[in-house]
Amino acid sequence: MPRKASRKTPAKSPDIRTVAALAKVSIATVSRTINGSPVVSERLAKRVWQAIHELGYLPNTHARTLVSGRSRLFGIIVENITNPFFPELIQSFEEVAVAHGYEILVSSSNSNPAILTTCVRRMLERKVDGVAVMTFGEEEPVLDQLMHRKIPIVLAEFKLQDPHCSTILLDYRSGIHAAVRHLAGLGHRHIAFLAGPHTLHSALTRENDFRAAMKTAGLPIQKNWIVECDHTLKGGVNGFDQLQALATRPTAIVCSNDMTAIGVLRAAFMKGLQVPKDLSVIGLDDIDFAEFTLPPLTTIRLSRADLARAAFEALRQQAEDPSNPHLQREFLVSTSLVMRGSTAPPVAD
Amino acid sequence: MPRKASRKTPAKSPDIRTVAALAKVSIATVSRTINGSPVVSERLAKRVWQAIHELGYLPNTHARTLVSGRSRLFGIIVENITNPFFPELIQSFEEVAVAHGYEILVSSSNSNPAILTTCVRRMLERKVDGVAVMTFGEEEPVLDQLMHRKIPIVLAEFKLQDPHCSTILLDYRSGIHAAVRHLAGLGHRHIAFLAGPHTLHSALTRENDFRAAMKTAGLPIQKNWIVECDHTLKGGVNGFDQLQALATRPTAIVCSNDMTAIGVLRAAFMKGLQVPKDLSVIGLDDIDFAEFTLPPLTTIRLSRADLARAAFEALRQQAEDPSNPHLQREFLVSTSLVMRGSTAPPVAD
DNA sequence: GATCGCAATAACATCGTTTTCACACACGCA
DNA sequence: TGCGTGTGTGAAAACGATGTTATTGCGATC
Repeated sequence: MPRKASRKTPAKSPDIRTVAALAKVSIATVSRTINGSPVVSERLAKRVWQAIHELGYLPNTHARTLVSGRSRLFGIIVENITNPFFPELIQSFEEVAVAHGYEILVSSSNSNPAILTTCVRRMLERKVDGVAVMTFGEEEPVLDQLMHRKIPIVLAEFKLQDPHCSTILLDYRSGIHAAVRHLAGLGHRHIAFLAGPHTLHSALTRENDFRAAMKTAGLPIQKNWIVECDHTLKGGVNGFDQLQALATRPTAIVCSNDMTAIGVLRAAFMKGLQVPKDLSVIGLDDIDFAEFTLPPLTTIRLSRADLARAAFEALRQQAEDPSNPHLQREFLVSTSLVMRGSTAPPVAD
Repeated sequence: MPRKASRKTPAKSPDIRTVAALAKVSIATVSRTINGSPVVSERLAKRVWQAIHELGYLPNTHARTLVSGRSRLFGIIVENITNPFFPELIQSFEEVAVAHGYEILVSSSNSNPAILTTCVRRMLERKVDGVAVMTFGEEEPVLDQLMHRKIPIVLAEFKLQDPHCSTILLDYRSGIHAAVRHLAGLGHRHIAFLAGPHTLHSALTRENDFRAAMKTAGLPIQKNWIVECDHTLKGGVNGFDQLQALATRPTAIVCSNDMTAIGVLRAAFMKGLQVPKDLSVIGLDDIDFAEFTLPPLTTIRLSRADLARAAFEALRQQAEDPSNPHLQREFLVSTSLVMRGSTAPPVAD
């Protein structure tokens, strides 16, 4: 029975010394017990744990970090936290990180290099053990800061020749090819692509994969049917408007991400077009919202959980076992088409 | 091996000693310079800053925290990071925090007390200077942990009798009254309310304000037109379905948040109902998506930026100036109706 | 010209851990 | 009995900053 020592306000939270005193051992033994060192005898370990619980003792991570040199903190920088893809990614990343005893530091760069720079700086100050850079953009100059200090990095889609940098390759091919095949099967020949900003690696890759898929399907690519727009709701609206202004219009639009696709849905509605009767739309990401648009969005699924797991694993390996010769430097996450209600055969001309 | 030829230095990042040596001053002077102490002569300060830049020195926050007792870290716990309201809130909170030299630790409790407990524990370990608990729920038992350790807390909507706890009152009245008035003006008499889960303070407050508004407008409240559902897309679908199962149906639905409203939009569409012709819908929050639903959602705006600023300010005051006698313990954030396309006069009976 | 006062700087203890190293002790073996 | 040989523990030195206290330099005072 834990006897409650009725002390007056202890004012300070208990530290390792308090625990040691209560358990009648040295602080070294307490430390070893907490960290699961095998050399502590069971008899003492039991006493120590009891004291820890009795006091509600929590180790001070700052002191710990200071001496061990490891913070058990991973940074994650996302492109834009306002795009639901990223909160979902963060959530998964946090889950797996916490399960392994890590904490995460989240920052959103808003595709702004200046902000990205301050994010990196702050993470450096907090001595993160690694950073997941999920911005999909041209961040090399900033990354130098990290590489120079030999902080493990994991990037998406972009390989960096650095011993502390891993990459997660996103295989859009499967998903995008399936999407184009699906549209072609429905009878579409006039397919447009709403590309993301060319400053993003992901946008470029997606666009290239779209071109390849069209070629494979034997479909012509019309130059001004590939339009560049922001990966946002508004971007989708603008992209759609550009397409509508054309003399000949596509019967289907594949979008570089779900946000633009939802923007297209909205813009088409405003123009009196009915999706999918008058226009087929396909997104990419499969954010939670995609299932709830009007009509439900057919989209190419990119698993946040898979991406998050890969990113964490890449960081963990580098942080905990940097000298391992067969450390995995490349990870692969694939995509697939999920069919909902935003695609249908084109209206007969 | 691309290792740089720096065998002499063990590749350690520069510390305060390095700076002191380069600037030929004591480490105390470096520390004072960094912290803007006025007692350092300009001559030395200049030398110190130059050395700092030359070395790319960044102070170690852990060492700093250890001795100063302040981490300059604020925790923010949100109900559900998957609801776009919260990322937007986090973004604003991060902005203002960073501007004041604070870092933030984000966690999502997913309305799960067990998860909330571990969030709090992790924040305690990281020695946060304060926690913004934006879960709107029944978290008192968990909060005890924080109060007991005298960590500043800021809550939304719920007052706690504790010297280290501030509250942000959300004034839904103005917005909800405007919404009901708006519907009444359109001719609606049969108005339903999709309430959030009764475990959330916010849901309760919103529901009560709705009842009051209906009374003020002289409209009857029918008991089974107030239905409780999750604050999620799916929750909205379920809520709508329940309402549809009723013998007499409302002509308008006010929702406890935008996610449920968007769910209603989706469910109505699936049932062949046209919004706003057949049914008017009003949401609450005004998340970015609300402008892009079909039709665009009329909703009650609750400013994330205002809420974030208030939360930060509450925490900052308590953390930096706890003995100030006129420390502000209560903050107010108001709401307002923003009209879009999801409301219209009811069809004539 | 020695003493005082004050400003600027340095020395040093401190924060709460981990980790290294030394020691005490029991054990088997010559 | 004396001597390694492991075990399990504890004492003490880091870790990198911040205060607090001591020291220095220097002009003003009597």
